Amino acid sequence: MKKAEATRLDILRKAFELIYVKGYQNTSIDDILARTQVTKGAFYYHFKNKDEMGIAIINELLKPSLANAFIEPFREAQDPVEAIYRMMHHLLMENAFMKVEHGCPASNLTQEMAPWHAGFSEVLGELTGQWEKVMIKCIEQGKKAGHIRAGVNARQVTLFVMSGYWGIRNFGKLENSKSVYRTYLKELRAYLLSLR
Amino acid sequence: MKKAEATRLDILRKAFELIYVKGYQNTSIDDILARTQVTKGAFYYHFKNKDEMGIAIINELLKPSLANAFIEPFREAQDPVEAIYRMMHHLLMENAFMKVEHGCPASNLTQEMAPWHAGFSEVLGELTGQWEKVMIKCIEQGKKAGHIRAGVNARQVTLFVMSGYWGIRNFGKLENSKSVYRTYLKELRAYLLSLR
DNA sequence: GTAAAAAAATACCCGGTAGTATCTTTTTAA
DNA sequence: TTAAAAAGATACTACCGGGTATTTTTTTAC
Repeated sequence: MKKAEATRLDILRKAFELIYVKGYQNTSIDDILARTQVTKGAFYYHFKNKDEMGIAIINELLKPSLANAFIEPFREAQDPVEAIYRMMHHLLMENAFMKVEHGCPASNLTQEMAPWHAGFSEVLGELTGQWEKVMIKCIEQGKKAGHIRAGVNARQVTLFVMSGYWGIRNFGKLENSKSVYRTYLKELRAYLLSLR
Repeated sequence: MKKAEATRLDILRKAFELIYVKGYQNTSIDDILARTQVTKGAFYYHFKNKDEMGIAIINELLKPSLANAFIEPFREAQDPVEAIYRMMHHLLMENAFMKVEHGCPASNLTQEMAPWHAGFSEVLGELTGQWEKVMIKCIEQGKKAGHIRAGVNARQVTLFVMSGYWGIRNFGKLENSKSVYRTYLKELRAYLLSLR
């Protein structure tokens, strides 16, 4: 039971790449088969149907690798201003996983699937939920440590920052250039400093 | 040449409603025919194909009505802080045109079409372009009038605000509740005041 | 080494969807 | 009033996409 696991993973990975670029609905099973050199029989041996594969991609690929990018930066962070800025900078400018022209895979999927597939929304909601939680915690600690004003509302700030991220990803896609990211980051910095 | 115009408009309007709720790709021509009580012959008399209809919807329905919501608030506005906040409040809380659970039609379409249809991106880009322009202008005037600090960068602020809007629309869809809008608006207010 | 189970290959089906071809009705302009 | 053009109706086609049924090959356990 080793080769089987390998092909399964291969399907997930290559399917993810296609979906990231073309969108979920616009990626056909046949596309995936062509890309993976796997036959239909093999595909349906590993997955009950397309949606099951989609959920597997989120759970087994997206969650782990994004959890790393979204959540890790807050481990042992002291100053929320720095932590949030660094995380965002990393997400937008350094993360090799995501390309400007294709946006953020989590955001893409949420947007695409939310209206008509509860299962997807649920798993994706967990992802943003985690992100929100760890960021709020960081801000609260920052308040206690005096890095930012006591009057700051952690949940509000978190939602505000998260919204900005999703939005700027959209602009990146539209303009297909990182220059909007740079502009955004400058103002994010100014905003975060206003929390001091 | 009167009735014809009416059916054309009827198709555009009803198709828009369907697309707003179900997404573009997930709305079939047959869906539109069922809804409008128009036959295929009539449909293809008015539109060369589905995409041409899509573009027409953006140009003839979306642009005018959104231009109104996005741009009108800035006419004869003095204080950018108030103008931006009011516009956002109106967009999120009062605008009857848009429903929380379905997000912002312009944002939805951009997200859905950007990866694979340049034509759509282009027209949608014009919309955001207009928005950006008028908002920048308002901020610049506000700086001169002393409503906000001279050090504020108008383009940065505009992009920051626009991103927030697109992002919070996404959250609204996910949570299907206006409460996130309220939270967002509170922090937006705080942010805008920091520009003074 | 062999039988049983796992993994993969092949061929097919069925429903949905965009688009066409052709015919019929309705408007319009003279 | 009537001929021509506009608008609309009907019946198809061709294709694509997800999914199934069945057979063949490969692994695994004994």
